[in-house]
This record gives sequence, C-alpha cells and structure tokens, in this order.
Amino acid sequence: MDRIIHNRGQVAQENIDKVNAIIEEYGYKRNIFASNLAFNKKFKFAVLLPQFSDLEYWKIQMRGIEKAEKEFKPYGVSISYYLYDFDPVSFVRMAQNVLEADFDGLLFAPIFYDESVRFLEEFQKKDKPIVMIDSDIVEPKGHAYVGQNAFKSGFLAGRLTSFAVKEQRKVLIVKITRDIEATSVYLQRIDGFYSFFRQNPQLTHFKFSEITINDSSLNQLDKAMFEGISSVFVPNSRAYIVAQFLEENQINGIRIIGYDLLEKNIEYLKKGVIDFLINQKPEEQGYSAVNHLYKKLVLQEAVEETYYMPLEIIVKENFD
Amino acid sequence: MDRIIHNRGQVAQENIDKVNAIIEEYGYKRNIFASNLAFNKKFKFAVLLPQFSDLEYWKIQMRGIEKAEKEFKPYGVSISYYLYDFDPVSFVRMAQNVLEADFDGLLFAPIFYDESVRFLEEFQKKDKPIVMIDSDIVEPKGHAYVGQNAFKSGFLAGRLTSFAVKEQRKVLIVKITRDIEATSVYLQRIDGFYSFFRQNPQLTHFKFSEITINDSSLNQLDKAMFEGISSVFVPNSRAYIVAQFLEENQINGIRIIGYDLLEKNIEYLKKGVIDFLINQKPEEQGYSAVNHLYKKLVLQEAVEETYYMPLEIIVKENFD
DNA sequence: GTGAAAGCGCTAACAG
DNA sequence: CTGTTAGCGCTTTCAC
Repeated sequence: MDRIIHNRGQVAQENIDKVNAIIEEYGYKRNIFASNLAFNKKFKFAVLLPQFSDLEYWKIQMRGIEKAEKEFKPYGVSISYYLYDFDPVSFVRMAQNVLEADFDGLLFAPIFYDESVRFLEEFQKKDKPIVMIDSDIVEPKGHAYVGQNAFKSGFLAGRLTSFAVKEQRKVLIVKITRDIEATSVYLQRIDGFYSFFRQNPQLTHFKFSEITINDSSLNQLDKAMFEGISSVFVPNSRAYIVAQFLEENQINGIRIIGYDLLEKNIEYLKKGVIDFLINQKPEEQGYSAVNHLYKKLVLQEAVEETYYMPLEIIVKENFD
Repeated sequence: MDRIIHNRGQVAQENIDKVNAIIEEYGYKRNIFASNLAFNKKFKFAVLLPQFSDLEYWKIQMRGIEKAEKEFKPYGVSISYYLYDFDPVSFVRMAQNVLEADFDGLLFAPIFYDESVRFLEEFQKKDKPIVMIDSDIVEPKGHAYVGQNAFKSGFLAGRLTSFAVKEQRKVLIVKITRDIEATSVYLQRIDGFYSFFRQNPQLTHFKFSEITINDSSLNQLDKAMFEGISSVFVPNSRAYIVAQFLEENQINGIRIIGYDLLEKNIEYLKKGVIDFLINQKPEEQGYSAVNHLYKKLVLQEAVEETYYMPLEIIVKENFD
C-alpha cells in the first residue's frame, strides 16, 4: 500500500494503474493523523530577521510568526530565531550561522539586497524550501514570497488622495529615509502613486512636489514646506512624523496618507490628523510565511509560491 | 495518564496536584495525531441556509463553508446541507429535518426571526454547539456568532461619504427592499450612518433624504430623485441597481457607497460608477463559522463566542 | 522486488 | 477506583 503511494517500485505503468484503481476508484484518502503519528518527524525552521526591539513593524511580523509557531508546535514544528542588528555586517554573520545549522525550511527578509542574494544562493544549495517576506528578490528564483505589492499600494494611495473633488489640490510627497541604506519599497510606492494620476488624466487639479528628510531628527521639517499644501503622502511607515509636526504647529486641514498600523500612526489616525493608512498586514505576513512552510513540509500540500497581501484601507472608523 | 487529563477520579486535590506536576512541570503536550487517531470519531455538522441559486451573497458564504469542509474532511468532519427556499415555510420544514437528525454541531443564519428563535430554542436542548452567521439573535444566548457589526459598518459608510471636503453635499439614502420580509441589517446600518454625522457635527454641509423602492422592478427609480444629489448610500448589497440607473441615464458625478462584492457591484466599481463597497467578507464568514465548530469539537480548543468580521473598504484600486 | 511486523502516542474498554 | 491492553492507520524496517 505505502509503496503504491510512494512508488518504491519503478514499474511506472503498474503504478499508474494502481494509483488510478485505488486512489480514484475507491476514493482512498490518506489518514493524516496516522500518517503524522507514524512519520513522527520534527520540522525545524530558521527565521532570519532584523532585531525588532525598536522596529515596531518587525515586532508585528514576529507576532504573526510566533502565533504560527504556537499553532503548529503540536504538529512537530519548531522555529529557531536568528535576529540581527540592523546593519549588513550583523546580517551576514547571522546568515552564516543559519547556513551552518541544519534546517528543513527558511524564512527571511532580504533587507540588505546584495548580502541577501549571496545568502539566498548559498542556502538554495541545500534544496530546502525558502519563503521571503516583506520584499522580494527576483533573481535567483526558486523561493516563495509573502508580502506586499508595493507599486499597487502606491497606486491605491493615489486614489485615496484623489477623493477631494473639484478643488485645486497641492500634494506633497515626504520621503523620510533612514541612515542605513537598505532594500526599500518606498520608491515603488511613489511610482505607483504617480502612475495613478497618469492613468486618470481627468484629475487635472493636482500638483505635486517632493521633499526628503532624514529620520533621525524632526527639526528638518518647517512650516514653509506645508504652505498651500492640501495633501501629504508619506510612502513609508513614518507618517506620524509629519502628523506630529502639523499638530504641534497647529496646521489643520491637510490630509495625510501613510502606511502601516504603527502605534504612533494609529494615535494620529484616531485623533483625525492622519486620514488614511494602508495596511500591509505584517502580522498576517509572518503567519502566512510560516504557514506556507508548514503546508509544504508537514502537510505536503501544493502551495502558491507568491502571496500578495491584500491592501487594506484603514480609516479611524474601521480600525480595531 | 488519560484519567489524569480526563480526571476519571473524583479526588480533586490529587488531580490538581497531578495536573500541576505533569502538565506544567514536565511540559506535557497531548499529541494531537495520536489522540485523534485513537479517538477515531467522526463529526457531523448541519448547515441550514437559504438556497443560494440566485442569491449571490449566500453563494459566497457557501464557498467559504465548502472550503472549510474540504480542509477539515481529513480530520473527520462532514457536513450535511439543508438549503431552504427563501420563505419561512420552507425554512421551518428544513429546520425540522435538522432537529430530527443527529448532529455534533450546527451552523445557521437566522433569516426569519421568529421561526429562527423557535428553532434555536429547540436545538439548544441537544446541548451541541451552534454558530450563527450573517446576523445574530440576542436572546436566547448560548451560541456563537460570526458576522458583521452592522451599526459600525454604517458608521464607516458615513466617513466614506464625508470625504468630499467643504462643498455642500446632498446625500440620498436608497432603501431597496425585498418582497419577503426577513431579518434585515440595513436599518442598523442607516442608524450607524446618521450616527457618524451626529458625532461629527463639524460636518455641517451635509443634507439627507431617503427613498424606498422594491427590488422587483427597476422603473421605480426616476431622474428627479437624483436632482442635486451628490452622494448615494445604499445600505444593502443592491447598489448596482442605482449604479445601473445612473449609468443608463448618463447622470455623472454622483458618488455611490454600497455593500458587498457581488459581481454586478464589482462591475460598476471597476467602471468607476460605484466608489466604495464595504465588504463583510462572506466567504471568510462561512469559513470561520465551520472553523469555529472544528476548533471547538475536534481540537477541543477554547474559542471566542463572537467574531465580528473586519470592515473592509474596497475601491477600484484594491479589489482583486 | 514484496510481505510481515513493530511501533508512533493516545483512547476506550475491560479486568481486577 | 486503578492497571492493563488492544488497536486506530500509517511509516519504516527487516526478513524473505
């Protein structure tokens, strides 16, 4: 019986016959409880992510991963965490540790592009499933991806910006960057944003400008920047920085569109200073990524290799 | 061992000792595979819903239920469907059939209120878990609920209506009712809708009016109704009826806010005639309801008794 | 290449 | 009230 399913024999014709006969005609279904009980195998996954102590976004991702870990623990899944400091050197060191250990599956985020590609190529030699979250590496292929579609989310942000009908609107795009250079999706978001207005040429009453400031200090913002501005688009999770500035300086009536349900963003969403947040569901991303490995390895199910998170529009009234 | 967990003995103190000693100190976890293999029990769920042949909303619910059925089949779950025609007599007949059979769990939607209460009281005597979907019955208690929060969704619709800044806005609420009277949530939605504007008194530039028409024929709409109107709120899934009328009569520039991702609604969403659809995730509702029974009965996990679906804002750009 | 048997961890039934 | 045992359906191993 087992050798029919796992076809230990090589007689292809006979196998096909038996598979047809038994599985299809008799409607045989493998009993998953018995199978896993007998199989009695443990699955070890590696999770390679940035240390999340002061990175709320990654903390939320981690929450989803831990939820999945807890859920799948009784099914023989265990997870080892490799958390690196937010710099390439630390990443490479941790990645090396992962390569030296022996895992059945890998989950990681390619924050530092070049280093990540090298690591990916190395790990692929092991021929174990890999899931990437948050952002994707196109080449080399051969891994699954769970995450956002950055371009589409920017396109959506364009629509959200467009809701103010008829009036003349000046839109300011505020790019708030970090000291350490990393794979960043905000440029794709801005691409998508402009693309929306290009595809909707009837929206003639919008004018755009951009500024770039550094995350590390707030006083790079000044009132003059917001002169005549009616909407602000912040293409990463730091919309709260703009919100805080506008609130402190009592500048009202400017619509803010941003990303991610960070605590500070939510605070200003609830206050009505931030109008829209596009949620990429980081918790679900983390969960789905582990779930992908679980389904593939433990349940041996067929799984999609790319899973784009749905784009969730969050306003004050549907946040919970 | 099994009698420690299932405490066959009555010596409470000793039990507590052993539970503490073994479960907590030794970190014992019941092997779910072995447990279910040995238990070898089949679970039969009854699903009592309206025949969905021409009710797209219920068809989508059903899709979620069938997805769950498929997923949980290897774990011993089977589902019997009792689908009634959309009238109370048919409901009562089907409900009787459910009562006469022997099920481990029940999933149903209380479409016809009085009949549903009577059925609920009757079924509760069996002391088996019950999940209600779509709408809830407050009394009697003793069942789980998976579904929408109708008031909150109307409140959110208010926010979506409010996005047009500064201009004078006339809002028309179009109530499209059915011939057969059934439990309906649209009144709660309208409540929530008005409530939003009451709680945001700074939005002074909105005026409201209401009309009621019957689903059965379209020609109850006429152009005069939309004179001077800038937004239309349809508090059920039939926004496409208004959209179709406006399109056919080439009335442009009216914002439409509606509910549910029915095919026709999506068609007009994509065309840009409908602006917002609030999605109650019917597929996920159906899935979650079965999942609730599964977790409770098969996995014997603790489960939440009330699960409000998140309110999803769908525009053209984030529909997939 | 194929058949037989042990045993995965648990539950339920039965004997003491 | 407690100890023992068969067996759930499958995988793996070992003998043929």
